[in-house]
Amino acid sequence: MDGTPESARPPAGRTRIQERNRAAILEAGLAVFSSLGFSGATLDRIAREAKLSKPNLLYYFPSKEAVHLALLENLLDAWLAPLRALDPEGEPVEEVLAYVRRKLDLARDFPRESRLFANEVLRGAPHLSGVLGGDLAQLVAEKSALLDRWMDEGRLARLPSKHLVFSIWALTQHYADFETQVRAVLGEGHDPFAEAGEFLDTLFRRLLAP
Amino acid sequence: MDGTPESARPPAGRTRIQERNRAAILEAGLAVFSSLGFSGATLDRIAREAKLSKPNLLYYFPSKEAVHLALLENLLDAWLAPLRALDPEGEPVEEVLAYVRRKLDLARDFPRESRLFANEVLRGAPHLSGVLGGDLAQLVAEKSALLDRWMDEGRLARLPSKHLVFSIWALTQHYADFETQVRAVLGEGHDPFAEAGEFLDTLFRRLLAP
DNA sequence: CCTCTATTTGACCAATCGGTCAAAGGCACG
DNA sequence: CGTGCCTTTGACCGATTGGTCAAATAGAGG
Repeated sequence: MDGTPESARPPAGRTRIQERNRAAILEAGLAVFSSLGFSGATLDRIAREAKLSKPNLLYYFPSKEAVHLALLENLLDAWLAPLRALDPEGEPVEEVLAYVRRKLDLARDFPRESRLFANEVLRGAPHLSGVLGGDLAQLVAEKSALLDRWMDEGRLARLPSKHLVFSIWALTQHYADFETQVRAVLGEGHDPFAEAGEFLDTLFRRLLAP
Repeated sequence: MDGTPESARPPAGRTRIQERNRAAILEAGLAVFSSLGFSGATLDRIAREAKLSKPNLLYYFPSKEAVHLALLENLLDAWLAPLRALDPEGEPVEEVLAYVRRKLDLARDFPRESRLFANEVLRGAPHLSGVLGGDLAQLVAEKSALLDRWMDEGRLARLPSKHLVFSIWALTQHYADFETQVRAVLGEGHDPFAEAGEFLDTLFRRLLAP
């Protein structure tokens, strides 16, 4: 039935050494993929960063693509959590502002994840097309309906709700994905994310006030 | 004095055939680099797209990097033109809104250029570091000063002007760079750029009104 | 101690990469 | 028609790539 020889793949991820090595590979893969892109990254480089030999890395993951895929899957949950947390029972404007803040915190604390995602979408999301048109589209549709309801109730300014979501993504991720440019333009003596926090708070407060 | 043998490089770009082939290579390079990234792109692929043999391509450009560099240089002028056009004599709010519109038009009409640029900045802008910290930073500083002046005069809402510029870049380029995601979320029957035009007009009008 | 399985690795491979080179065509112009 | 330059190309090269494999090494359990 199953043609794959048992000896060719590691047993289910249980032992401590397996956990440690898989984690080291994912950490190294994140560092390398996010700074070189999928094609620019090499297995040798990832293995070296993880302090493993290349064949040893391939003992834990069957291919370069598998490492990349595992990273994207891990990423997505954390990435969408802030949007999921949008609470129908909360105060509309404050809910959206809290979402903006959470998303900006993600960009500040996990810029490599942000760049990994950006790289993938830029290439047309060959590893994500299913999720984008599936879970993601559904989640946004759901939350977009909530926003529409709030607008109907006059508790939020009337806006195309999906574009409102886009604007939150664009503005927060920009500070992670284009960090090089942001820092070059601002010059020294700036804390980009702190300033962005205040600015985005102002922006969305003005935009959303009914 | 000049160690480079004259026969090794094409004579100055004059003849019609030179012009045609250099243009074909740049067009092909733009298509390939913007969709595969620098490392993912191959000379064979670019040459095939340009309908040239690989050695023939290398007759016009000395290396893969040279093609990439030429593209980025061509790009920058067009990319910064809308910001340059911000007119100190104009009506502040309308000037900024016109800038937003021009930038969105660029994203709509030249999405490949936008993605090429995004790819480069994402990697830390190894081919652009000079420009980012030089011409770009200077241009933004200049226009940022103009925005500050308008704010001082009470003709524009008080905002951190450089972050205002970032927000314009982020919101317009998002529709080109993340087009895959935008289309997946919106579903069919939408014109992303047309909707974005209206939305961004509203957004910045509310944000900027004194 | 032995044995069985999990882990690690050096050596290796075919494919592809960016780039070179010498020679062959094409073309303008005297 | 012949000469000289511009253009094009097939063949080739060393380096690097993702990935394989058989054999060596650890470790756990008896």
